[in-house]
Amino acid sequence: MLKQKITLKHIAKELDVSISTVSKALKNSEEISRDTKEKIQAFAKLYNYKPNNIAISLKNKRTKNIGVIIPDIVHHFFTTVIRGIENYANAKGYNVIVCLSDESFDKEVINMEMLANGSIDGFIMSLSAGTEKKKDFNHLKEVTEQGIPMVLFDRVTSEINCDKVLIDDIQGAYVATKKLLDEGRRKIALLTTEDFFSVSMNRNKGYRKALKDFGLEVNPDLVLKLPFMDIDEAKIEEFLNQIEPDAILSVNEIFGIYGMRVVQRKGLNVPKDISIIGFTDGLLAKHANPSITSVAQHGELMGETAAKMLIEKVESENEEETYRTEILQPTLIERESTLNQV
Amino acid sequence: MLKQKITLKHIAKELDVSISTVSKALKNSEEISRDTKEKIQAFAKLYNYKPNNIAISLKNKRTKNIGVIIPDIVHHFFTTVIRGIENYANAKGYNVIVCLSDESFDKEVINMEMLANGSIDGFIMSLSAGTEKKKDFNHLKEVTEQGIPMVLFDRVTSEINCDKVLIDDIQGAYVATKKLLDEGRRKIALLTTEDFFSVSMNRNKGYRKALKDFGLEVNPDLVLKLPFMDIDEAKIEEFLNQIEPDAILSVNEIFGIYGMRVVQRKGLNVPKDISIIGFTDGLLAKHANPSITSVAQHGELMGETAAKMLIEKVESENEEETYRTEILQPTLIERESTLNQV
DNA sequence: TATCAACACGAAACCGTTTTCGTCTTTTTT
DNA sequence: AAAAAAGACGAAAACGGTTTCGTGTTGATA
Repeated sequence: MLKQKITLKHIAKELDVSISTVSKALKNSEEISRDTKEKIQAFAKLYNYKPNNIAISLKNKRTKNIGVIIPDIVHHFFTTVIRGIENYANAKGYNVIVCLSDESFDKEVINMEMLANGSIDGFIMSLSAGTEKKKDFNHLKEVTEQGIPMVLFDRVTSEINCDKVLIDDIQGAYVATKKLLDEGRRKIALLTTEDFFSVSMNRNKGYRKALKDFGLEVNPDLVLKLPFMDIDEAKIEEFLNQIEPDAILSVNEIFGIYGMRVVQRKGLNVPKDISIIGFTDGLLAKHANPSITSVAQHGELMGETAAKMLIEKVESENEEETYRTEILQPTLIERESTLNQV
Repeated sequence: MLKQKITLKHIAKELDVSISTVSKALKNSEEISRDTKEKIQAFAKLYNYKPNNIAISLKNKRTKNIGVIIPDIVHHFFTTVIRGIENYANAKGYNVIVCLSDESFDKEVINMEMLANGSIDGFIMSLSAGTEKKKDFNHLKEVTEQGIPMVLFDRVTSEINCDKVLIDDIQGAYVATKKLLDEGRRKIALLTTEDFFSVSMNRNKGYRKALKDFGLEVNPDLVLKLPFMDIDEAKIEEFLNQIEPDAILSVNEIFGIYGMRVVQRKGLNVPKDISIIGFTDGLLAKHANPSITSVAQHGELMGETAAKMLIEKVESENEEETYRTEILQPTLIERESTLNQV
């Protein structure tokens, strides 16, 4: 019953030729006579011969695998990035090995070490919260020093020299804030995470820049910094009750959802009484009621871009150390949670 | 700059011993003298030696990789399953290679063939829509006949002999329908997919069974079959306008969301005028307004269970062909879209 | 007919490990 | 002191391929 995988050796023995002849015949080498080639190819086809990937990897020192390490997979954004990576990588004949760091520094290190010992040709990753907090990038440094190509996306660090893909978070927040200001909103609350996230910092910058450009003071009381896990709805409610904003900008999708729920419970109408804009154009924003205007991060494009950059590096012979940083432009998707200006 | 990965050969040459000695010393073999072992181990540590996974895989015919093929990754359910698989697999020292079939038969076949040639020790998968529609399972058959362990989850087929994990879909739909009946609802619409999904069929069965047990006729006009992609909201609206149900049961999350939006637009109050229950307890159901009562499928547990079954098979020496089917019990998560009976 | 390509194929090294089976020393036993 | 038994290490095969470099046959050339 158990049809064992067939190898070159089996074919060679069966047809009474050498292993090298079989190998060459299957690659249609000119060295081998027409007759022999046909015989071998027919036999191989009959028994559905497929070369063993592992053996080829060992020989070529190329695995055709790319390692992806992300903080979490239940976030819609990361999920779309993976899809983009998969798209591009599969088309180029690569497999994608996904590992989750669970936002933990330790898991990130363990996973990297696991993959770095020959399992993959290169990394695509986004830093875990733990890593961003600890600011320890030695595991990344080691890997890049070994000559393993790496592309960082979204949550990146300037301490590592490698290719990067990010969206222009400052610009995204700027455009979103400007949209709210243009609507006539003046008291714009910002729901953000703790400071160590590079991404949140930039969105905060964009928010402040827009206010300044508009000639408004930046009021720190309008900014609420929340831990990124275990969201405390009561805290949001207290904050919003106290400052009574006429608009909310959230640095992610979920804070925006919570914010909307709170103000709706207070009897406010979105967007008549208060406008809401979130980051990350995910399913929640799209299907909320009202649907939430969002800054789209184009995760799929990000994934494709990252995969493209990585595979180019992997397949390029030259060892020149030039690194690119690709900055994607975010898009404001206008929905029902903001006033329509048309 | 480029610190080349160090191998046994390097160590052997540097310390003027044989490769075998180095290998044994690093495994703390009794064969090697204390002095030599210490010297070698110190050297290996200093240069951060890590054995090459590929070489070990080739030697052992074990990759410590498990291949996961799922139809889509942006579905929250699959995402939670992956998380469960990752959890368990990583703890056991396995990597997870994720491939997406994109609901396509062809991509499923290609991905399986790619992985089946030595890259992985076993498969965990859920059938693509294309495969369920086509009812062609030869690629699965080939893989299992080669002795590669496989676990099917959620979207399974009885045509393949292997381990399976699923939830009791009949029971899930039964409980949900019963809940609606107990509320006094009598005109329960069912939003479902086309027939070829094993999962939807079972949910349909549970729905009918509950009605019958309650002494009600099953009215086929109350059932709307929708294509699973490119949801046509107008069709849902027309359907609901026509039959004017007092409850909606949806076989997934998204149809429920659309259903709710349609009835809310008509001015109906959920749950006062109409109750809604969906399948798959995802973020959309949780954060909808009102939040939607759902049949939880426990994706993470499903993933863990599948990984556990697979790894047990992979690591068991005996070749006995006994296959288990693990049936998980769904849970009804009551939320705001149904009447509270307390 | 001796020489030389061209042809068709095989031997062997190699990728980085693991592991079995020698083999050479040294120590213990009788 | 000779024989046996440890002790410590190396050679080599194996995993499944690829590839370089022979080498033995042909057939053509001089």
